[in-house]
Amino acid sequence: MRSTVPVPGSREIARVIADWFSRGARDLPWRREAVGDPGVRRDPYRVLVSEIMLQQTQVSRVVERFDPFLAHFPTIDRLAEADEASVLAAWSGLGYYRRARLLHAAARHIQREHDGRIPTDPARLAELPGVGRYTAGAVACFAFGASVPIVDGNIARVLFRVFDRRAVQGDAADMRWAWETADQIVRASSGHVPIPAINEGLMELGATVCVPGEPRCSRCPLAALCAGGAAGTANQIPSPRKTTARKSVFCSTALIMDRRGRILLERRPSPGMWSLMWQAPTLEREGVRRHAGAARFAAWLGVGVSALERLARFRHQTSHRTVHFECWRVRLDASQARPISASRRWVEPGELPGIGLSSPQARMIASAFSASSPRRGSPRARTLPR
DNA sequence: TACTCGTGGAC
DNA sequence: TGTCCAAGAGT
Repeated sequence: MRSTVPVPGSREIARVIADWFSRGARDLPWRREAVGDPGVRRDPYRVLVSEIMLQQTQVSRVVERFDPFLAHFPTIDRLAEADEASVLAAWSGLGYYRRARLLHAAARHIQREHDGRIPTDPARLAELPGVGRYTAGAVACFAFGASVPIVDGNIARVLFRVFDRRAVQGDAADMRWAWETADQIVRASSGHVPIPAINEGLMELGATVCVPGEPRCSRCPLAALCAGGAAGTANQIPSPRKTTARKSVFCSTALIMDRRGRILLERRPSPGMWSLMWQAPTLEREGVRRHAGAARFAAWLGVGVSALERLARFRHQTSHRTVHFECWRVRLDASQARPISASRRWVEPGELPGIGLSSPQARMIASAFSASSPRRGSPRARTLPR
Protein backbone atom coordinates (compact mmCIF):
# COMPACT_ATOMS: atom_id res chain seq x y z
CA MET A 1 0.00 0.00 0.00
CA ARG A 2 1.46 3.32 -1.05
CA SER A 3 1.80 5.98 1.61
CA THR A 4 -0.15 9.14 0.86
CA VAL A 5 2.04 11.27 3.11
CA PRO A 6 4.73 13.05 1.07
CA VAL A 7 8.28 12.49 2.19
CA PRO A 8 9.28 15.59 4.16
CA GLY A 9 11.27 17.92 1.95
CA SER A 10 10.33 16.15 -1.30
CA ARG A 11 9.43 19.29 -3.16
CA GLU A 12 12.45 21.12 -1.80
CA ILE A 13 14.73 18.36 -3.05
CA ALA A 14 13.06 18.50 -6.45
CA ARG A 15 13.31 22.28 -6.67
CA VAL A 16 17.01 22.34 -5.75
CA ILE A 17 17.87 19.53 -8.18
CA ALA A 18 15.94 21.01 -11.10
CA ASP A 19 17.50 24.43 -10.47
CA TRP A 20 21.01 22.97 -10.26
CA PHE A 21 20.44 20.95 -13.40
CA SER A 22 19.01 23.81 -15.46
CA ARG A 23 21.99 26.03 -14.62
CA GLY A 24 24.56 23.39 -15.59
CA ALA A 25 22.76 21.78 -18.52
CA ARG A 26 25.04 23.22 -21.21
CA ASP A 27 28.04 21.32 -19.87
CA LEU A 28 26.30 17.98 -19.73
CA PRO A 29 26.92 15.02 -22.03
CA TRP A 30 25.07 14.65 -25.32
CA ARG A 31 22.59 12.27 -23.75
CA ARG A 32 20.92 15.04 -21.84
CA GLU A 33 21.46 17.84 -24.31
CA ALA A 34 17.86 18.87 -24.87
CA VAL A 35 16.42 18.37 -21.42
CA GLY A 36 15.73 21.59 -19.63
CA ASP A 37 15.28 23.29 -22.97
CA PRO A 38 11.52 23.95 -22.94
CA GLY A 39 9.76 22.79 -26.04
CA VAL A 40 12.61 20.61 -27.27
CA ARG A 41 11.78 16.92 -27.39
CA ARG A 42 14.32 14.40 -28.49
CA ASP A 43 13.71 11.79 -31.13
CA PRO A 44 12.06 8.90 -29.22
CA TYR A 45 14.02 6.35 -31.26
CA ARG A 46 17.33 7.93 -30.25
CA VAL A 47 16.20 7.97 -26.62
CA LEU A 48 15.13 4.32 -26.74
CA VAL A 49 18.39 3.14 -28.32
CA SER A 50 20.54 5.21 -25.97
CA GLU A 51 18.69 4.03 -22.86
CA ILE A 52 19.01 0.36 -23.85
CA MET A 53 22.69 0.90 -24.62
CA LEU A 54 23.19 2.66 -21.30
CA GLN A 55 21.84 -0.27 -19.29
CA GLN A 56 24.77 -1.39 -17.14
CA THR A 57 27.12 0.55 -19.36
CA GLN A 58 29.03 3.76 -18.78
CA VAL A 59 28.17 6.86 -20.79
CA SER A 60 31.70 7.06 -22.21
CA ARG A 61 31.36 3.60 -23.80
CA VAL A 62 27.99 4.44 -25.29
CA VAL A 63 29.20 7.75 -26.74
CA GLU A 64 31.69 5.86 -28.94
CA ARG A 65 29.12 3.42 -30.23
CA PHE A 66 25.87 5.37 -30.48
CA ASP A 67 26.38 7.25 -33.76
CA PRO A 68 27.79 4.25 -35.66
CA PHE A 69 24.83 2.16 -34.50
CA LEU A 70 22.36 4.82 -35.65
CA ALA A 71 24.20 5.12 -38.96
CA HIS A 72 23.49 1.40 -39.51
CA PHE A 73 19.92 1.57 -38.24
CA PRO A 74 18.70 5.19 -38.59
CA THR A 75 15.02 4.46 -37.95
CA ILE A 76 12.87 2.01 -36.06
CA ASP A 77 11.77 0.51 -39.39
CA ARG A 78 15.32 -0.01 -40.59
CA LEU A 79 16.17 -1.70 -37.30
CA ALA A 80 13.06 -3.88 -37.44
CA GLU A 81 13.84 -4.98 -40.99
CA ALA A 82 17.52 -5.75 -40.32
CA ASP A 83 18.93 -9.23 -39.73
CA GLU A 84 19.57 -10.04 -36.11
CA ALA A 85 23.17 -10.89 -37.09
CA SER A 86 23.83 -7.37 -38.32
CA VAL A 87 22.39 -5.91 -35.12
CA LEU A 88 24.73 -8.11 -33.07
CA ALA A 89 27.61 -6.98 -35.26
CA ALA A 90 26.83 -3.34 -34.58
CA TRP A 91 26.72 -4.18 -30.87
CA SER A 92 30.12 -5.94 -30.90
CA GLY A 93 32.27 -4.99 -27.93
CA LEU A 94 29.42 -3.44 -25.94
CA GLY A 95 28.66 -6.57 -23.93
CA TYR A 96 25.35 -7.93 -22.64
CA TYR A 97 24.47 -8.92 -26.19
CA ARG A 98 20.99 -10.00 -25.18
CA ARG A 99 20.18 -6.28 -25.10
CA ALA A 100 20.85 -6.07 -28.84
CA ARG A 101 18.57 -9.00 -29.60
CA LEU A 102 15.83 -7.62 -27.35
CA LEU A 103 16.13 -4.14 -28.90
CA HIS A 104 15.77 -5.73 -32.32
CA ALA A 105 12.71 -7.64 -31.09
CA ALA A 106 11.32 -4.42 -29.59
CA ALA A 107 11.64 -2.66 -32.96
CA ARG A 108 9.68 -5.49 -34.61
CA HIS A 109 7.08 -5.33 -31.84
CA ILE A 110 6.70 -1.56 -32.37
CA GLN A 111 6.35 -2.02 -36.11
CA ARG A 112 3.77 -4.78 -35.69
CA GLU A 113 1.73 -3.52 -32.74
CA HIS A 114 2.20 0.25 -32.82
CA ASP A 115 2.41 1.08 -36.51
CA GLY A 116 6.12 1.80 -36.23
CA ARG A 117 5.66 4.50 -33.61
CA ILE A 118 7.23 4.21 -30.20
CA PRO A 119 4.40 4.28 -27.64
CA THR A 120 4.22 7.19 -25.23
CA ASP A 121 2.55 5.34 -22.36
CA PRO A 122 4.99 3.85 -19.83
CA ALA A 123 2.80 0.74 -19.49
CA ARG A 124 2.93 0.13 -23.26
CA LEU A 125 6.66 0.84 -23.29
CA ALA A 126 7.22 -1.69 -20.53
CA GLU A 127 5.64 -4.38 -22.73
CA LEU A 128 8.52 -4.06 -25.18
CA PRO A 129 11.19 -6.78 -24.99
CA GLY A 130 14.16 -5.57 -22.97
CA VAL A 131 12.29 -2.60 -21.56
CA GLY A 132 11.65 -2.67 -17.81
CA ARG A 133 10.38 -0.08 -15.40
CA TYR A 134 13.50 2.07 -15.57
CA THR A 135 13.79 2.19 -19.36
CA ALA A 136 10.05 2.65 -19.86
CA GLY A 137 10.08 5.62 -17.48
CA ALA A 138 13.22 7.11 -19.01
CA VAL A 139 11.81 6.99 -22.56
CA ALA A 140 8.40 8.30 -21.46
CA CYS A 141 10.01 11.14 -19.53
CA PHE A 142 12.92 12.14 -21.77
CA ALA A 143 11.25 11.65 -25.13
CA PHE A 144 7.67 12.60 -24.28
CA GLY A 145 7.95 14.70 -21.12
CA ALA A 146 5.88 12.31 -18.99
CA SER A 147 5.76 13.02 -15.25
CA VAL A 148 6.90 9.61 -14.06
CA PRO A 149 9.58 8.61 -11.57
CA ILE A 150 12.67 6.74 -12.69
CA VAL A 151 15.28 4.98 -10.59
CA ASP A 152 18.62 3.82 -11.87
CA GLY A 153 21.72 3.11 -9.80
CA ASN A 154 22.69 6.76 -9.67
CA ILE A 155 19.30 7.97 -8.51
CA ALA A 156 18.98 5.18 -5.94
CA ARG A 157 22.37 6.07 -4.45
CA VAL A 158 21.47 9.78 -4.20
CA LEU A 159 18.18 9.00 -2.48
CA PHE A 160 19.71 6.47 -0.07
CA ARG A 161 22.26 9.05 1.00
CA VAL A 162 19.91 12.04 1.22
CA PHE A 163 17.61 10.05 3.50
CA ASP A 164 20.50 8.24 5.20
CA ARG A 165 19.01 4.87 4.37
CA ARG A 166 21.64 2.22 5.11
CA ALA A 167 20.91 0.36 1.93
CA VAL A 168 22.68 -2.67 0.51
CA GLN A 169 23.77 -2.52 -3.13
CA GLY A 170 21.17 -4.15 -5.33
CA ASP A 171 18.87 -5.13 -2.45
CA ALA A 172 15.31 -5.61 -3.66
CA ALA A 173 13.62 -4.01 -0.63
CA ASP A 174 15.92 -1.00 -0.85
CA MET A 175 15.17 -0.60 -4.54
CA ARG A 176 11.42 -0.74 -3.80
CA TRP A 177 11.97 2.02 -1.24
CA ALA A 178 13.88 4.07 -3.83
CA TRP A 179 11.05 3.76 -6.37
CA GLU A 180 8.53 4.72 -3.70
CA THR A 181 10.59 7.74 -2.71
CA ALA A 182 11.13 8.84 -6.30
CA ASP A 183 7.40 8.50 -6.87
CA GLN A 184 6.63 10.71 -3.89
CA ILE A 185 9.10 13.34 -5.07
CA VAL A 186 7.42 13.39 -8.49
CA ARG A 187 3.91 13.59 -6.95
CA ALA A 188 4.91 16.38 -4.61
CA SER A 189 6.50 18.36 -7.46
CA SER A 190 4.05 17.82 -10.32
CA GLY A 191 2.91 21.20 -11.56
CA HIS A 192 5.64 22.97 -9.62
CA VAL A 193 8.90 21.65 -11.02
CA PRO A 194 9.55 20.10 -14.48
CA ILE A 195 9.79 16.34 -13.89
CA PRO A 196 12.34 15.64 -16.66
CA ALA A 197 14.68 18.16 -15.02
CA ILE A 198 14.32 16.35 -11.68
CA ASN A 199 15.03 12.96 -13.20
CA GLU A 200 17.93 14.15 -15.34
CA GLY A 201 19.26 16.21 -12.47
CA LEU A 202 19.24 13.31 -10.01
CA MET A 203 21.00 11.07 -12.53
CA GLU A 204 23.57 13.71 -13.32
CA LEU A 205 24.17 14.44 -9.64
CA GLY A 206 24.78 10.75 -8.99
CA ALA A 207 27.14 10.50 -11.96
CA THR A 208 29.23 13.59 -11.23
CA VAL A 209 28.88 14.59 -7.55
CA CYS A 210 27.20 11.92 -5.44
CA VAL A 211 29.53 9.35 -6.96
CA PRO A 212 30.15 5.81 -5.64
CA GLY A 213 32.81 5.74 -2.99
CA GLU A 214 33.71 9.17 -1.71
CA PRO A 215 31.01 11.71 -2.63
CA ARG A 216 31.98 15.31 -3.45
CA CYS A 217 29.71 16.85 -0.85
CA SER A 218 31.38 20.26 -0.98
CA ARG A 219 30.05 20.66 -4.53
CA CYS A 220 26.60 19.21 -3.84
CA PRO A 221 23.50 21.39 -4.12
CA LEU A 222 21.68 19.02 -1.74
CA ALA A 223 24.33 19.20 0.99
CA ALA A 224 22.16 21.27 3.32
CA LEU A 225 19.29 18.78 2.96
CA CYS A 226 21.31 15.55 3.07
CA ALA A 227 20.88 13.34 6.14
CA GLY A 228 23.68 10.99 5.07
CA GLY A 229 26.04 13.89 4.62
CA ALA A 230 25.12 15.28 8.05
CA ALA A 231 25.58 11.89 9.69
CA GLY A 232 28.87 11.30 7.91
CA THR A 233 27.56 8.00 6.53
CA ALA A 234 27.15 8.96 2.87
CA ASN A 235 30.45 7.43 1.78
CA GLN A 236 29.36 4.04 3.16
CA ILE A 237 25.99 4.02 1.39
CA PRO A 238 25.09 1.76 -0.22
CA SER A 239 27.11 -1.03 1.37
CA PRO A 240 28.48 -3.62 -1.06
CA ARG A 241 26.47 -6.69 -1.82
CA LYS A 242 27.91 -10.04 -0.85
CA THR A 243 29.92 -11.38 -3.73
CA THR A 244 29.79 -14.81 -5.25
CA ALA A 245 33.00 -16.34 -6.49
CA ARG A 246 33.70 -16.15 -10.20
CA LYS A 247 33.94 -19.41 -12.04
CA SER A 248 37.03 -20.10 -14.10
CA VAL A 249 36.78 -21.09 -17.72
CA PHE A 250 39.69 -22.26 -19.84
CA CYS A 251 39.42 -21.59 -23.57
CA SER A 252 41.78 -22.84 -26.25
CA THR A 253 41.21 -20.94 -29.47
CA ALA A 254 42.43 -21.88 -32.94
CA LEU A 255 43.36 -19.20 -35.46
CA ILE A 256 43.11 -20.95 -38.79
CA MET A 257 43.68 -19.07 -42.03
CA ASP A 258 43.46 -20.36 -45.56
CA ARG A 259 45.68 -19.39 -48.49
CA ARG A 260 43.24 -16.70 -49.55
CA GLY A 261 43.63 -14.96 -46.20
CA ARG A 262 40.26 -16.01 -44.82
CA ILE A 263 39.78 -17.09 -41.22
CA LEU A 264 37.69 -20.00 -39.96
CA LEU A 265 34.89 -18.96 -37.58
CA GLU A 266 31.99 -20.67 -35.81
CA ARG A 267 28.87 -19.44 -34.03
CA ARG A 268 28.41 -19.82 -30.29
CA PRO A 269 25.41 -21.71 -28.91
CA SER A 270 22.42 -20.07 -27.29
CA PRO A 271 21.71 -19.54 -24.48
CA GLY A 272 24.84 -18.75 -22.52
CA MET A 273 27.72 -16.36 -22.54
CA TRP A 274 28.27 -14.56 -25.87
CA SER A 275 25.36 -16.53 -27.29
CA LEU A 276 25.04 -16.42 -31.10
CA MET A 277 28.25 -14.41 -31.40
CA TRP A 278 30.99 -15.65 -33.74
CA GLN A 279 34.35 -16.94 -32.62
CA ALA A 280 37.46 -18.66 -33.89
CA PRO A 281 37.01 -22.40 -33.11
CA THR A 282 37.28 -22.62 -29.35
CA LEU A 283 37.50 -25.57 -26.96
CA GLU A 284 35.96 -24.41 -23.71
CA ARG A 285 36.47 -26.17 -20.38
CA GLU A 286 34.65 -25.25 -17.20
CA GLY A 287 35.14 -26.84 -13.78
CA VAL A 288 38.79 -27.60 -14.49
CA ARG A 289 41.98 -25.86 -13.45
CA ARG A 290 43.86 -25.66 -16.70
CA HIS A 291 43.67 -25.54 -20.47
CA ALA A 292 43.39 -28.64 -22.54
CA GLY A 293 46.89 -29.78 -23.45
CA ALA A 294 48.17 -29.44 -26.99
CA ALA A 295 47.52 -33.11 -27.73
CA ARG A 296 43.92 -32.95 -26.57
CA PHE A 297 43.32 -29.66 -28.40
CA ALA A 298 44.83 -30.99 -31.62
CA ALA A 299 42.67 -34.10 -31.39
CA TRP A 300 39.57 -32.00 -30.79
CA LEU A 301 40.37 -29.93 -33.86
CA GLY A 302 41.23 -32.97 -35.95
CA VAL A 303 44.80 -31.95 -36.75
CA GLY A 304 48.23 -33.20 -35.75
CA VAL A 305 50.03 -31.64 -32.81
CA SER A 306 52.77 -30.42 -35.15
CA ALA A 307 50.24 -28.10 -36.80
CA LEU A 308 49.90 -26.08 -33.59
CA GLU A 309 51.90 -23.05 -32.61
CA ARG A 310 51.02 -21.34 -29.35
CA LEU A 311 50.76 -17.59 -29.74
CA ALA A 312 49.59 -16.01 -26.50
CA ARG A 313 47.71 -16.34 -23.26
CA PHE A 314 45.54 -13.71 -21.63
CA ARG A 315 42.66 -13.43 -19.21
CA HIS A 316 39.28 -11.90 -19.73
CA GLN A 317 36.93 -10.99 -16.88
CA THR A 318 33.18 -11.12 -17.22
CA SER A 319 30.65 -10.49 -14.50
CA HIS A 320 30.47 -14.17 -13.50
CA ARG A 321 33.59 -15.77 -14.95
CA THR A 322 37.29 -15.41 -15.37
CA VAL A 323 38.04 -16.68 -18.84
CA HIS A 324 41.58 -17.82 -19.50
CA PHE A 325 42.33 -17.76 -23.21
CA GLU A 326 45.09 -19.68 -24.86
CA CYS A 327 45.50 -18.77 -28.48
CA TRP A 328 47.00 -21.08 -31.12
CA ARG A 329 47.90 -20.63 -34.73
CA VAL A 330 46.98 -23.75 -36.67
CA ARG A 331 48.61 -24.56 -39.98
CA LEU A 332 46.19 -26.45 -42.10
CA ASP A 333 47.20 -28.43 -45.15
CA ALA A 334 45.01 -30.18 -47.65
CA SER A 335 45.10 -33.47 -45.80
CA GLN A 336 43.82 -31.89 -42.61
CA ALA A 337 40.42 -30.51 -43.44
CA ARG A 338 38.58 -31.75 -40.36
CA PRO A 339 38.25 -28.39 -38.59
CA ILE A 340 36.02 -27.31 -41.46
CA SER A 341 32.50 -28.44 -40.61
CA ALA A 342 28.92 -27.44 -41.25
CA SER A 343 28.85 -25.14 -38.24
CA ARG A 344 32.00 -23.29 -39.33
CA ARG A 345 32.76 -21.07 -42.27
CA TRP A 346 35.57 -19.12 -43.87
CA VAL A 347 35.29 -15.38 -43.35
CA GLU A 348 36.98 -12.71 -45.45
CA PRO A 349 38.74 -9.93 -43.53
CA GLY A 350 36.34 -7.45 -45.12
CA GLU A 351 33.37 -9.31 -43.66
CA LEU A 352 34.55 -8.96 -40.08
CA PRO A 353 32.86 -5.60 -39.39
CA GLY A 354 29.55 -7.30 -40.19
CA ILE A 355 30.16 -10.21 -37.82
CA GLY A 356 29.18 -10.15 -34.15
CA LEU A 357 32.34 -10.77 -32.12
CA SER A 358 32.92 -10.64 -28.39
CA SER A 359 35.71 -8.42 -27.17
CA PRO A 360 38.30 -11.17 -26.59
CA GLN A 361 37.51 -12.82 -29.93
CA ALA A 362 37.87 -9.51 -31.75
CA ARG A 363 41.23 -9.13 -30.06
CA MET A 364 42.49 -12.56 -31.10
CA ILE A 365 41.15 -12.34 -34.62
CA ALA A 366 42.71 -8.92 -35.11
CA SER A 367 46.03 -10.38 -34.00
CA ALA A 368 45.66 -13.19 -36.53
CA PHE A 369 45.54 -10.68 -39.36
CA SER A 370 48.21 -8.34 -38.02
CA ALA A 371 50.56 -11.30 -37.47
CA SER A 372 49.89 -12.96 -40.82
CA SER A 373 53.19 -11.63 -42.16
CA PRO A 374 55.46 -11.66 -39.12
CA ARG A 375 58.83 -10.00 -39.27
CA ARG A 376 61.63 -12.48 -39.13
CA GLY A 377 63.25 -12.72 -35.72
CA SER A 378 60.55 -10.80 -33.90
CA PRO A 379 59.79 -12.37 -30.52
CA ARG A 380 56.60 -14.35 -30.19
CA ALA A 381 53.85 -12.47 -28.41
CA ARG A 382 53.02 -13.74 -24.94
CA THR A 383 49.94 -11.62 -24.62
CA LEU A 384 47.76 -9.94 -27.18
CA PRO A 385 47.38 -6.18 -27.42
CA ARG A 386 43.97 -4.73 -26.74
C1' DT B 1 14.45 -14.91 -4.87
C1' DA B 2 18.69 -15.50 -6.78
C1' DC B 3 21.07 -16.05 -10.63
C1' DT B 4 22.67 -14.86 -15.55
C1' DC B 5 24.57 -11.78 -18.84
C1' DG B 6 30.23 -8.10 -20.78
C1' DT B 7 33.11 -4.63 -20.52
C1' DG B 8 36.86 -1.33 -19.59
C1' DG B 9 38.32 1.65 -16.24
C1' DA B 10 39.48 2.76 -11.23
C1' DC B 11 42.34 1.58 -7.77
C1' DT C 1 50.00 -7.23 -11.87
C1' DG C 2 45.29 -8.36 -9.88
C1' DT C 3 40.74 -7.18 -7.78
C1' DC C 4 36.82 -4.51 -7.68
C1' DC C 5 33.13 -2.04 -9.63
C1' DA C 6 28.83 -0.59 -12.01
C1' DA C 7 23.16 -2.35 -11.01
C1' DG C 8 18.68 -3.33 -15.74
C1' DA C 9 16.08 -7.09 -17.66
C1' DG C 10 14.92 -11.79 -18.06
C1' DT C 11 14.40 -16.19 -16.15
